[in-house]
Amino acid sequence: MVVFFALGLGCVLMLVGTSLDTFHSGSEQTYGEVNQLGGVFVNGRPLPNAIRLRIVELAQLGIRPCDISRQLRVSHGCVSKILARYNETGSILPGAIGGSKPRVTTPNVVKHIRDYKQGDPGIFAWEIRDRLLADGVCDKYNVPSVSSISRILRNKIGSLTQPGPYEPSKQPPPQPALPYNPIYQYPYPSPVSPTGAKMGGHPGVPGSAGHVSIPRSWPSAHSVSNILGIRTLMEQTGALAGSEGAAYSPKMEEWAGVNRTPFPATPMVNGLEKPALEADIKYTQSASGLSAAVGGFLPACAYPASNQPGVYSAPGGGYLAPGPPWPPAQGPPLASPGAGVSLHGGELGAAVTFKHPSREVLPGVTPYNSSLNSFHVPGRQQVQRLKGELMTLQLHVLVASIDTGRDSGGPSAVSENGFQVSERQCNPGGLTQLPKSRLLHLELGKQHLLSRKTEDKRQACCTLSCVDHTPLASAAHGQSEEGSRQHKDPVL
DNA sequence: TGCGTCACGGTTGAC
DNA sequence: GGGTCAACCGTGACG
Repeated sequence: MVVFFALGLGCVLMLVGTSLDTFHSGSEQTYGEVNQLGGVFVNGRPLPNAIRLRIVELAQLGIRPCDISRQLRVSHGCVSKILARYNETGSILPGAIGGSKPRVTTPNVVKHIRDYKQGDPGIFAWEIRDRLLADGVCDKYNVPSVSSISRILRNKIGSLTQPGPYEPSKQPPPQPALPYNPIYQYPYPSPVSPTGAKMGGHPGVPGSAGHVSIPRSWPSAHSVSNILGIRTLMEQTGALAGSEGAAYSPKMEEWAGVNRTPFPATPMVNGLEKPALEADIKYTQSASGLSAAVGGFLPACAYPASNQPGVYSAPGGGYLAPGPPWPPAQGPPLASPGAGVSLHGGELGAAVTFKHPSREVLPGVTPYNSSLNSFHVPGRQQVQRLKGELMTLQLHVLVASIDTGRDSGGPSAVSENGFQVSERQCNPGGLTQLPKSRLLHLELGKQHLLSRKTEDKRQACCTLSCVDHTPLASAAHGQSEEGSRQHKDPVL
């Protein structure tokens, strides 16, 4: 047992080292900057999810952070940070970058301030602040500062005789308790925000213990999985890995700019030149040359190579290493048996099947225009359609999950939210019919669709075009009709 | 030697 | 469209 574990660790380190050698070798080294350990990074940009996941996986295997740092050539500070974040939030994903804090001076708050001022013209700003807290209009996280209140009094309520923009008759609907879908809430296990004071309540949302939402009102990458309701499954299958396409999708074009050296014209796939594989438009990597465990590290395949993020745009092989599969001795949450290890050869082939985006797309997805090297940005109707497709596909996952759960002992495989699946469904003979790449693409596509950015919508076209309906539909009983109907949907 | 912390320079996205 | 601001990032140095 100990020997096996040691061998496993050795394989892991060898595998990681080999893959990282590949990652850091060749023209890839010209991208970004090189740290003291020889690792390549892009200043200001998060590490690719594959590396982040690898860090967590290695840590869970008992490898010391310092060794992880050396192996992955990532600074130990970064390793420490990622592990700390993972331990605290359970997420390997980076935080939301950019943006502004939510406004605390919501119309509702301004209305109350005006009411206070009208009721007592001599009231001080700090008194207003206290009353906002006392009346439950705000909590300690989103109460405006005294200076903000003063500014409101000066600018917006300076002339109480004049109907202001927040006239009650014109008062917009009160701020809902959750102005966004509550499923966007951060999946923090405790009411204490991981960022401490930085985490504020949402404007207009009275604080409540045990329920701290991300202060930003846009979907977070951390929480999108919860939107899907298959976060557990995604994590179990390691589907979050290899989601660089999602993590960096918003600015793929800019990454392409960073990518001084575009994708090799003839990328090597397991030592074989790619053209031979591309001849069939879609190519499948053989299980023999891939570590099944890292199958999920493959990038969102359908994205044009020219748009792959620069330094992290190494072909799938960049994260892959030849040799035996990487079977963790025990299945940690992120390296559960479903994390690719259980994939059989054929399934792995399905899991890493790349499809030419212009040939196979979801209904409603405008194919990638290779000649223009661009996607048509979907309109609103297309986006809605895509969302519908996702829900259908998600249902397929659920049905298959329930079915597998019965086979393996009962419907308890489905958690209380009705979507999460238990670990056993990722075991061999369980949900292996559902290639994790498909789950990954569902996840990524969902993330893109939920994004407010047009570029992400476009990325959704790319990502979803990787999803192959038929095997998924056939994996779930009684889904053939739905699946066939989807196939009949005309491409817009 | 290992690890937590923090300043730094950089990127990002809402306003 | 560009500037500002505040979030984030990973690195590297320090203790």
